[in-house]
Amino acid sequence: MMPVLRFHGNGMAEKRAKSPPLSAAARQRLQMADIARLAGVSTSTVSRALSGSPVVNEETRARIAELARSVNYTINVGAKNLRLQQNRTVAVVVPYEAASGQHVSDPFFLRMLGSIADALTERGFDMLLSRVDAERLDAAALPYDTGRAVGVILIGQWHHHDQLNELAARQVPMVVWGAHMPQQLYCTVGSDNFAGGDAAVEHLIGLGRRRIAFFGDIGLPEVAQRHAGYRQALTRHRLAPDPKLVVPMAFVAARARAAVQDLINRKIEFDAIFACSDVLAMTAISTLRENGRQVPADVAVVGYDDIEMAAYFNPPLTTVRQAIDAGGKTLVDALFSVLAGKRELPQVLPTELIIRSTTAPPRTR
Amino acid sequence: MMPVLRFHGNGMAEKRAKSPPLSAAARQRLQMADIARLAGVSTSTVSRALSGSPVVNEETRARIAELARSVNYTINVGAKNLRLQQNRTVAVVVPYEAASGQHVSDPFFLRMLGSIADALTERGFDMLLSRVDAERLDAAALPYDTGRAVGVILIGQWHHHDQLNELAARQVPMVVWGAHMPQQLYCTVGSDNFAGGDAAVEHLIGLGRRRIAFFGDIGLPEVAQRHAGYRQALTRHRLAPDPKLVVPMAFVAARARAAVQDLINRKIEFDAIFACSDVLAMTAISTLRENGRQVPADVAVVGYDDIEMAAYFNPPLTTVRQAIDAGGKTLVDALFSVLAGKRELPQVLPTELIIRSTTAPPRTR
DNA sequence: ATGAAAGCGCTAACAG
DNA sequence: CTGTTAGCGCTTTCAT
Repeated sequence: MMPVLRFHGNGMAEKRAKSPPLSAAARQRLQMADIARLAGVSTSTVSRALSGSPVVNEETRARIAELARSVNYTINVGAKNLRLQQNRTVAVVVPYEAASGQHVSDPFFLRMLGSIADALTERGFDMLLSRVDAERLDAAALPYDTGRAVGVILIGQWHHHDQLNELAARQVPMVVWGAHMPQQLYCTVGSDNFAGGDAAVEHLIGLGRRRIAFFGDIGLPEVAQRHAGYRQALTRHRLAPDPKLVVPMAFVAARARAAVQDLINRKIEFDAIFACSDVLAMTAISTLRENGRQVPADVAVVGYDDIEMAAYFNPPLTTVRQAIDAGGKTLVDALFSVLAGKRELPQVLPTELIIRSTTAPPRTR
Repeated sequence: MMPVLRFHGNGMAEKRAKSPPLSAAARQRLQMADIARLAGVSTSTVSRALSGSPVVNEETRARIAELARSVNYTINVGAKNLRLQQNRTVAVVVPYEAASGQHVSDPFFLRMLGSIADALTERGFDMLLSRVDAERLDAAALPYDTGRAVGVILIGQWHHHDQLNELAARQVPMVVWGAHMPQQLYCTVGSDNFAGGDAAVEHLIGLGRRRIAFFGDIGLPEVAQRHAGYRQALTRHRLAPDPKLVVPMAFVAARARAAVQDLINRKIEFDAIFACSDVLAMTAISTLRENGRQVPADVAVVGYDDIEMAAYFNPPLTTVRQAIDAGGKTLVDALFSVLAGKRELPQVLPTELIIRSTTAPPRTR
């Protein structure tokens, strides 16, 4: 393949040879002019041939295509984008909570990422992945501001609804996975958290549970809505919510463990837990068991997300399933809608209570 | 912000107004010429000011910087890259097994992704994430071939060591997370799978276990090495490996469940399981329990990865910890080394057996 | 059917 | 210290 470089006329070879920074390798990549020279045509023809223009001779088109393939030449997307003033990249931004220390590794995120990646691929778009400090969500606009991406998909509102509104006011094309908030300027796609929380707790109450703990960070809009659902279900059954049973916590397993321990140590009675993620739920169950409490006999547990493990856990976990796959697709559709200039409305995806064994029929003491 | 557009001279405004495709919004993004006009200087000065060139007047520099900030102007990275012939993007490619249907959602991948993202961010590089069919790993080179990325980090060799060698022969700057294979032309970074498998099984044997099942897809180089470690430990203790105890399976929870059921149904005796991922191990434990088998009393279990849940599972899971965080950083370091033209050697990261409760002291029947 | 030339947004000589 | 100019790799009029 090296000999190819010898074909360069007008000093191109030398030009390439000189620049040292970072990549002797990167410099060697061949470009359209090389293909043109090898094929004995102009770059215009190569360009047309490679883009399948009907105007070029079929025979030359085939010859050029074959040549390009044989040397693994592919059009430089950056240059093409610049010339065409287009861009086929979407930024997906995953916030991380620097404070809670832990890096997200909840399976939920990966599934969401995968689902977005698929939807983007289907449309021929690339995905630029970045992480931002959950306290500085405004940084999510950077890939857009720098022209790296045509728009942004942000996974979660976290604690900064306000910052997101600012971005929207700035007209950053953006769609956010999360909860629909009043007076929100940006487009959200999310599950029906309120219904999810309500259904979970309704189910627990139906089982005869009365002291239902809530595990989750109420500062997050999504969790707040699940909590609202929790309260509504309690109220509907004339059960007084007990603040001691509402335990704020990030999506970190260690917190669920600590919470269960704490509840038990403080001798706060509870006969059920509604946890805002399956990882929290599973951790809670393990901790209960260590403390000699049976699930579901002593404590019934409902999780959230329906991750892969949920069905295979012992006992199989009752949980609120989020339509993650639909979520990714919906997020992407919504972003393109926004890009097309439409005023996209927030979308709420249905949520489904998957009843398995951690919530069993009424106890028969 | 609209008035800004009125400043455009020589027909720029019209030019922008015309192009309809995809993004009326995208077209509006302002550029260096706009800033120059607003500041009453040339684009060169803006360019210099924004890149912090010491040659420009401090007062103008500050003024321009402030102006740019106030209108959220950021240099167009695409154009900059083209001009500079540089590129600050690395492609991270995650293969998916179209055959086994399931999309990866193993927490392991997300942690690895996060760790790579951090290492890349630290170096000021962006991350382009893509998925490829695990049967067509050669497609992983696309982001490089199209000039989108300077290099590629591939997560896993899967079944196509050969395709990767081809890419390496083509000089695609690439680093692969996986096992070091004989005659490998590309650089790998991976855990010491052999030692990991050996340690896990040595531990089980030390506990008095003799019939140790192996759960994992031996077709994958990494798993094959863990299996080799498994065999070595058995051999060292003069235990004959029983092929019936080696159960091939993808990293999918359902498979672990089926395997345990099958072993029990076929009345194949076993007193331990070494599973190639924590998700498989946890699923196996849950299934054992459903079948009335105690862990670790009847069956001891060792997992792999040490994901977050492992410590919080009940019983807490004994597992082989992979240095995932170090892994991401090492992958990135290795890629830059390759980009710098060095012949980077494969790196093997240490592995650590984390003993928890699923492997308890010898049974006292 | 093909080529020459201009220009996408930016930076870096080179002048002044 | 600042502006003018050329050109990164590509596409697309406009000629031929």
